[in-house]
Amino acid sequence: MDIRQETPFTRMAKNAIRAIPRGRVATYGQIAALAGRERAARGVAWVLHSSSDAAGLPWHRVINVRGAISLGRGRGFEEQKKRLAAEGVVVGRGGRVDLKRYQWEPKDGAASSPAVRKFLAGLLKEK
DNA sequence: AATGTGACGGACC
DNA sequence: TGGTCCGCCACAT
Repeated sequence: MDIRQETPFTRMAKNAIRAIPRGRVATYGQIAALAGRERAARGVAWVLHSSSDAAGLPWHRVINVRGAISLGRGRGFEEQKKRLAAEGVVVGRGGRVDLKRYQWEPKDGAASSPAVRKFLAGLLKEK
């Protein structure tokens, strides 16, 4: 299935995903924030599962805020785990990843808007 | 036009 | 710790 319309949100979301460095991960909410819609995590999930060109994105670097792989077993879970492991990301039982250790923290211009910094600061607190 | 559906997230019991 | 509810986005019915 393809995204019919390339809206600013879907475009920015994809750009944000492409910006995630190897060996690091980002959460759906984080990508949403980078795309200008802090609370549109669902929209990000939608962008991924409905894009045929997701194959051209480092989609495996996107996980949920609990640090876990959201895909179910037999529905991509194994593939995502494999891809992350191949980049050196330790994925434990249940597809758990240590966000403290692997979460991407953009420090450059575009990604450092006040809203984004605030969002990331909140994530660093605990969990 | 209205409702339903996700690879979500956070607030509130 | 764990459910439920609701907002978010774009698309499907």
